Amino acid sequence: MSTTRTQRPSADTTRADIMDAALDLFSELSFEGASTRLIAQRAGVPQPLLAYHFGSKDALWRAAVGSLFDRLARELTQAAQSRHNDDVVAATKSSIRDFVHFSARNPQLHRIITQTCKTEGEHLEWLVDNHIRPLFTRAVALFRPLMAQGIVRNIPEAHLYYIFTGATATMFVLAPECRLLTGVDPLADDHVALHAEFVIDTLFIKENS
Amino acid sequence: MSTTRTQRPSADTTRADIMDAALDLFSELSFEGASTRLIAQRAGVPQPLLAYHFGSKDALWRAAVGSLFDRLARELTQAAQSRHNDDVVAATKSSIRDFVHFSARNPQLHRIITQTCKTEGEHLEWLVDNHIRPLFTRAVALFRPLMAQGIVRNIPEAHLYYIFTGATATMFVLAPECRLLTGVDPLADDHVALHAEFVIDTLFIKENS
DNA sequence: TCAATGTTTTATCATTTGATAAAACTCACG
DNA sequence: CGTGAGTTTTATCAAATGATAAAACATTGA
Repeated sequence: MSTTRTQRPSADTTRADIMDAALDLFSELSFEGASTRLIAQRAGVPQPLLAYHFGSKDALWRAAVGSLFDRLARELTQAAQSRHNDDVVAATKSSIRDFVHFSARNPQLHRIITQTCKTEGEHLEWLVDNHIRPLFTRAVALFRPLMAQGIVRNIPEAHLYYIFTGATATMFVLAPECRLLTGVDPLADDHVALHAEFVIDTLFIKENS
Repeated sequence: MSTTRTQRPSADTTRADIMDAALDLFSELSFEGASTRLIAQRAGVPQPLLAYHFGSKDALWRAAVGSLFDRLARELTQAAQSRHNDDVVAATKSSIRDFVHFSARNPQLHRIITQTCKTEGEHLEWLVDNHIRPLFTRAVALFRPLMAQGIVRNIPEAHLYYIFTGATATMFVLAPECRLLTGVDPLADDHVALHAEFVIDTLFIKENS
């Protein structure tokens, strides 16, 4: 409607479709395994359109991954703000639940983290500098006060971060394995909610009983 | 020495070198990302030798991955047998330490699990049927008696398995990220030992204090 | 309506991929 | 010796990959 963006009737819709397809395929097949032709096919566009919109496969990866991390940061912040008057313990538990739920509904996130961060290289450095370090800082800030009060287990930052994220995400990352192995679909709503409580149980020191 | 295997002066050494190189590269770059030429180069052999010894890239993957899981099963069993007269709680904690240490010294294991088991396909089915299900059964058998006694947190099998393995392995799988993010090298002996105790703390219900 | 801009499509390139064929080599055994 | 099975090396193939050039197609604004 406004004069500044009268053009582009469907161009950024196309961009979004391509990024969605790219996220799915990058996260499942890894960067090298997801060919630009396959991504294009899933997005329903011809292959050279990816280069037109993003310049290169590498730039597409950064755009798609960046948008996912941005969405995570945005949703966590919004949810936390919407209950800033709860007490600290309840607010922390709610934030953990938010993270668990986002991890379940977007298993691409931790799949891409794992695939990228297990190998040194430019992708790793870009991801850590631009997206993972803020997440780490946020997680540490979330737990530190409760650790000081003896409510959460007192564990060094690095260990706590990986125990927390590993305990949270692994079941969702390996959802196909979990179905085959246990018959349980970990992405079903009830299992996600249960999993969040188990993660909380695991990190918080039990008071009663 | 014996007449049956007088031949093969270095053939199975070559096979072992190739499998070692393949494990490193498959685990870091994923199946598609690790080219047969790169694997051959790291093993110090020409590329067609892989096909000669293993038939195909797929068969090489199965051989290499299978040997790693076999080694895991063997080492866990041996270590457990060597202390079968400990009490149950101490023996369980020792088995957890064994698993944590193996995961740290062989990060390829969980890197390959993650890379394989996040996507449906023949590799997933082969891995679950041949190697992961026995591991799962073993883990469940390890924890079940202590859960019944109220010593370990009472959590459904599937959730417990992924909280345990995720909490254990993630820091080692993402070792390059961890170094960049925290400055800590999680594969250093002291951090591995610490991590094992934190995982145990996390799963066992605290008694004293 | 027409030109111009932004977008989509078609055709094609050089490189890399996993695999195969065939030649060269090694070495235990007769 | 020297022959023959087992192993390594060299040369090469068809298919797939990421990228580019250029043509075709809209849609907007004059």
